[in-house]
Amino acid sequence: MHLPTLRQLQFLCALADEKSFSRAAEVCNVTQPTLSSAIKEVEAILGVQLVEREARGASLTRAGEATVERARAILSSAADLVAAAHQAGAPLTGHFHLGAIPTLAPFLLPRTLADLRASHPELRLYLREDQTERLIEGLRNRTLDAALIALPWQAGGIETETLGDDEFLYIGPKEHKLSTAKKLAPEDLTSEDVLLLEDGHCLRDHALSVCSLSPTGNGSNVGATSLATLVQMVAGGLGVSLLPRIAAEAGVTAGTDVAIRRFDTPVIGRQIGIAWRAGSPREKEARMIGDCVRKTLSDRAADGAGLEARV
Amino acid sequence: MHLPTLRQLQFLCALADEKSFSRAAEVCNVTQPTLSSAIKEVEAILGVQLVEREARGASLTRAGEATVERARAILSSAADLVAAAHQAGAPLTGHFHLGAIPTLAPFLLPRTLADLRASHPELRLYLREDQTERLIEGLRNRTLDAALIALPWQAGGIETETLGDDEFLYIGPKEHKLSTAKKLAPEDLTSEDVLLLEDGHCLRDHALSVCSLSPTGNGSNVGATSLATLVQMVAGGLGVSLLPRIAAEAGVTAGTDVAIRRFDTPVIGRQIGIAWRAGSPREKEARMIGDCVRKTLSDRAADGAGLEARV
DNA sequence: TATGGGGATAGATAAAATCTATGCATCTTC
DNA sequence: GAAGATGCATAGATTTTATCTATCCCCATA
Repeated sequence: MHLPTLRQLQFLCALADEKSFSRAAEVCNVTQPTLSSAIKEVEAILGVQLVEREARGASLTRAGEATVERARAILSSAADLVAAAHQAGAPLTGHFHLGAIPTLAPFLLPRTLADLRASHPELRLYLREDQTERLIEGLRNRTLDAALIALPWQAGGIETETLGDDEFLYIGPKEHKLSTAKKLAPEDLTSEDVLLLEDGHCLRDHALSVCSLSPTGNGSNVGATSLATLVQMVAGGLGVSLLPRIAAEAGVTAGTDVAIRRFDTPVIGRQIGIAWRAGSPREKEARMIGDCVRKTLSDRAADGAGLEARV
Repeated sequence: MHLPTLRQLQFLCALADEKSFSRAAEVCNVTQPTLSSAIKEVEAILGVQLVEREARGASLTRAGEATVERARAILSSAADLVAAAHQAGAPLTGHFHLGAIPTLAPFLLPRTLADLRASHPELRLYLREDQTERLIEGLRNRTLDAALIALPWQAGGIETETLGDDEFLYIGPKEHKLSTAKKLAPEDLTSEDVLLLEDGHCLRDHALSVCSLSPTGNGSNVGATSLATLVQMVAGGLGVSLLPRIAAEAGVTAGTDVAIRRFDTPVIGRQIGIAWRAGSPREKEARMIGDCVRKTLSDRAADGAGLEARV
């Protein structure tokens, strides 16, 4: 079977991006006729018209769209092959870019990073804190090698591994009736002013689903920008909220006068996991980091009494 | 980033297969120096040694193995890209190779094929009957485009879609005590001589699991080669067995004197599904065939009384 | 130590990829 | 509606790459 060249596929993808032969050629650092004839040859190999030549630029046919999609996957795999081989030549070297969501990073990373530095001093970690969508995007475009996020989260071409559970705790002003109620269940919050993070944080969605609130019609529509802010707002008497146990244990409420309590039946609000691009040459390192996080999480579980002691 | 050529990757894969530069070159229809320098260049691009040059031939390094694995995937995707584009240029043309397991094909295909011929007369279907492992192998090496098998069946690089359930029915000699027992449950078979298909048929495993028998230590160790044979053996008084409802409805017991009855609580012994290679350009057609099978199966379910009428 | 399989190297040659220059449409603008 | 601009295709020259032939080197083995 006659295959198109990777280079030709690159040209095709550039053309798909630029919708113009000349601009695509420029992007690829070749002249327009070169790219033009390359595309023509791909069309000949495939026996289908891929590009519609129009007065102003070019557009892809249906077959072209489908082909470009496959071509991108192939080029990505090829890039992975190269990266993986480089990696094999110099294992655990180079920068590793790790992302984490804002409701995890400040509470999980300090301990995990210390562990990692101790056990794998040769790993050069670069960190990025962002919301899940952007982290996934980062994995896709290779600006990130792995990301710590809340699971489940399905995304095409992304693989994940679960590292542990995170419980949701109630927090509220000390004088709030729920803070001292006999019993406490997530449903009790439904009729309260529940403070939430601003839109885009997955924790917001998890919190909403735990107390069966609709995304829109609840009282408080100003969102906190961070968990620290959220705690301040609760302390200021603006309402009650849910706090991930991992944040509580890291002392996010230190110095404020709020009540924290577990629900009568513990609420596993979210799972903590690590994600990487399927086929990433860094998968092994990602799993290794995952193991380290898992250890951090289970160490915490072991001395779980610590929480009750503090609150 | 500098990428190796698809051609170079082909050379590398050939070398992995042949474990010899000269033979690999022959396979690729180039001379040995050509292949030799190509491999050398790939190693230069990747910055790793991929091949160990030994006195007698060549062997891959660890990095080489990993690279070859990725290379094969890339070449496969590239072949798919070409095939998909060809397909797009001439949809529904060309031969479609469909596999099916022996415990499905004779009972499911007659009706399905008639439907298919009616609704898609342009589809040229080639059929192959074989056991699951071989069908999967066929999907992998592109000698098959899709296969009707029993699910669940997980295999890397294979995608499946469930099309319907298949109930297991009791069959036994008319005079057997279970044939006329008040109540009938799968566990009742555990102490009987249960006749099974020969090894390698997935139906054998499903049957074993339904009546909680171990793969080895049951009485009858001669296996039937087909369901028709199995029915003959039951009719001959050699023991009892389980029969997929789809086979019973197709009349596999016609002309023999055996008792068929449903279990008191219906036993969904297996699911029927269609499988194709992930990324196959024929996925659409596979799903289309799947829809046709699904229709066949649900039509059957609709006039389900037919079974009770016959037995 | 002679022999032969197996791979590397060098230089010649064939094939390809790419470039420059130019042509031919179509759309814009005045 | 003619001039100019934009955008892709074509032709031929040129450079680059791939491949081939011929030969050498290594080393296991007889």
